Amino acid sequence: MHNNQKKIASELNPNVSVDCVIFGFDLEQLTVLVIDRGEISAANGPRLALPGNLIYDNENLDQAASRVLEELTGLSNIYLEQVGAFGDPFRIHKESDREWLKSIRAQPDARVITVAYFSLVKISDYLPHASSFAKNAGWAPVNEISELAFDHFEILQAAKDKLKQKIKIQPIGFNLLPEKFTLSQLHRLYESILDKPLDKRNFRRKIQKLNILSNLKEKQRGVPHKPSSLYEFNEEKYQELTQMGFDNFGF
Amino acid sequence: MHNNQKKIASELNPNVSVDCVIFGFDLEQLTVLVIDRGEISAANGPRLALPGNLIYDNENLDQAASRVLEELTGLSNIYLEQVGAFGDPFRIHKESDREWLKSIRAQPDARVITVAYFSLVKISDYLPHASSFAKNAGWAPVNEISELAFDHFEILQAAKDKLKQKIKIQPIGFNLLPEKFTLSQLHRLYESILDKPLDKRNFRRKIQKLNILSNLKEKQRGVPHKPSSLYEFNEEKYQELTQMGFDNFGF
DNA sequence: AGTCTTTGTGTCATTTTTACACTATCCAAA
DNA sequence: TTTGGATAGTGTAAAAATGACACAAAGACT
Repeated sequence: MHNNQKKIASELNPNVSVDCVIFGFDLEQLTVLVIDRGEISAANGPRLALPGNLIYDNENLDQAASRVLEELTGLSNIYLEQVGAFGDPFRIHKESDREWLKSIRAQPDARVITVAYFSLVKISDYLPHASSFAKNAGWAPVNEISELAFDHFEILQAAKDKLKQKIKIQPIGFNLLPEKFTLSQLHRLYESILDKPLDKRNFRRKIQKLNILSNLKEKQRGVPHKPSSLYEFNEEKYQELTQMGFDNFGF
Repeated sequence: MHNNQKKIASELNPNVSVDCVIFGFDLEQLTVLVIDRGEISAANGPRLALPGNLIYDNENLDQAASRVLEELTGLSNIYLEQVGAFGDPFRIHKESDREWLKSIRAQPDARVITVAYFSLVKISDYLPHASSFAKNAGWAPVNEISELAFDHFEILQAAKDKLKQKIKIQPIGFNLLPEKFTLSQLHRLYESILDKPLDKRNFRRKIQKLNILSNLKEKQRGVPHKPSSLYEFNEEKYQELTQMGFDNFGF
């Protein structure tokens, strides 16, 4: 082993941050967790931003993203994937953003490169509540967001694209659904991620063929229409599949 | 417009670097441009590394990658794509790497996050020559590389994966070939990127169906076998295709 | 003239994809 | 209790894509 791993002080690195695009699904549409910075001095600009923060010098990037996610939502062990690095020198150019940084950063004018992550959470696991840091955080439908602080809108776009691409290749969508879900819910999820309609019967056929769903002998209750049967995701089958070199859903 | 874009001094940012995985294709196999650091003091470790350097504070990440690429090869206007950010706090832990950094960096112990890019170069455009910085740079077959400085081997792996994935979706492989090429060369290129054999006839059928090749009325000369006809990549057709929402080669 | 090497080509069986419409089941309201 | 409203659930046929497979043609060299 190497014996030269110096203890590195746990200080914030003023030049590198992580930002998290935390996706949820409210069974209708894809949502994203944004924080509301409130009114920012005189300058007017977007109030909403993605959660993010500077990294510590003793944590790696994945850890930093997990930490930010957990600080905001209390959730750990969440699906996380890197989207990429964003480092335009002028990504912090809006007056409102600069004002805000002055109030939260020791070196508000430092050049910061940010590494974006996206994560998938079951929306029921995190219902933003009025206490804590999360008092000004909430789920917003992805499609209704038109501007965000800094370059966060661009980051959101990149995260959506990455998710769209990734879901064609791996069944990560299950991270967004409750343990028990219906095929219609899954269907709507895929439609909202891929942003296009998918034929119901063809979708069901394709999903079923993957053999990663268990049909629970249980039905929805209390819905004002024919109740749907509930399914759960079968992780075992999924592991089998991935190990055999599976890589295409082909939606 | 915003008038608050302060002039930022053109200084090296001690915390962020870019590393480039520059792919080439020698008509036999996929290669990558590596630099040879020579013998490094007493410590023994990998001599080879990917080209890379700290970024300047007035350039964005893409620009930094282009600059590094151009400084090494003299080439500009090259296909470049971000692979991702690598930021393990201990990515600089090998003794040999630390020694080397002492000789080239003002702050050799700084924690550095690196952003990796991959680029595709026509190998004939850059024949490493004995002069300049490139005197210790050269093309190495990707499959023969087993270790590299820092976390560069991991970066190379990630770049290969990204290329593999990307080439299934867009015909970027043409960036690696000469202007005029044969279908067999293209075939070998795909096989070496995807790292598996592809049936000759099926490959040709699939490529032809894309309609992005122009069959030049010209044949190979001087080869000791039946000469192949030469093709060129038809950018116009390709643009048409991408705009119509094309996204799957499906190899 | 013969040998070596690589090019270039077609078909058939199987699988995958696409497009498409009606009945079943539950709740709620009349 | 009947009816209307809403969503669940299901099959088929045509078209397209895939995968497997073998041999003649063209040139260089001896």
